[in-house]
Amino acid sequence: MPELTIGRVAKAAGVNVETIRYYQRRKLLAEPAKPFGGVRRYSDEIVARVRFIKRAQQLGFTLEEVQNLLALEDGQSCRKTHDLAVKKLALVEARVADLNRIRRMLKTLIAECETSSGRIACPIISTLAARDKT
Amino acid sequence: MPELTIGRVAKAAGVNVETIRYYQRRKLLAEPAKPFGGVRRYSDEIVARVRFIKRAQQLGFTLEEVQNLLALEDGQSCRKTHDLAVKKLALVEARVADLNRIRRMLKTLIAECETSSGRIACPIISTLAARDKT
DNA sequence: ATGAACTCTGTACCACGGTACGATGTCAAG
DNA sequence: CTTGACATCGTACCGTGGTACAGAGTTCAT
Repeated sequence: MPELTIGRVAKAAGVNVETIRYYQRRKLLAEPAKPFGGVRRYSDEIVARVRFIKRAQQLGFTLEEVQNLLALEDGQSCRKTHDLAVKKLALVEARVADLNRIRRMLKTLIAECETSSGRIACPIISTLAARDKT
Repeated sequence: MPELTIGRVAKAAGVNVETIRYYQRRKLLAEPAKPFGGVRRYSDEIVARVRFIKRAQQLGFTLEEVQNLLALEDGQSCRKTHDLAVKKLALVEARVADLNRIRRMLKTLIAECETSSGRIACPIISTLAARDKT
């Protein structure tokens, strides 16, 4: 049971010390009791927990959602976890659809810009200045 | 030349009064001179300008980028406008790729969750707890 | 036993795009 | 000429996920 300091935990998990402390404030991590006039020591389980948080974030979960996931970490509530994942998937798909709409729009504008060689005012600007379409 | 108050400008453009004032602070909109001890009056060009800003934001431009676009509004610098749009398109496409990776990951986890009926610990949780893959 | 490196605690600050609010002034309709 | 709605100005605050820093204490290696 290697008793780590906060700095070693941070290094092992690949995050900043301040991030650990931030997670403690957010109640994502417990803060070990402080020995009278000493420094707190951490077990290496906390490192795994920080990595868990980071992986969940990469999947698009907010810290608040990660907090919910962590509350389910016993694995007993597979159903709830599943439902959270399904909700998150829907949000991700909506965002992708949004971005694809933006993407098509930008492509159209860029193409217009490239075909209308210098004859008229910039098509991108005039579109932004007057468009009613989507 | 209808001389509008800030409230009417905001209503016409579909934004909050505070938003107009915020744009003024950000130098996206000019602040008309204030008559000695009176209220400022706005021409309806400012309404079009606010709408321009909102449309550009919908295309994913930040306010700082919109500021650049507005500086090119004469249409003379079509080339620069075009280049901004191309850069933004690249960012949008990168973000779409990211989200699609996240999307596939979530779908996989959800599918695993649905096939492994109750035999073991929740696959989503255990994946988050131990995964090394992407 | 001393000095560097680390920890603790609280607080302030960053981007981003606004929103909220209080005190005071002005305007327009009745 | 009063009343109520709106304008002005300055400043503070929101969420999100942290980072930065000061001043004090502690720990470890030499």
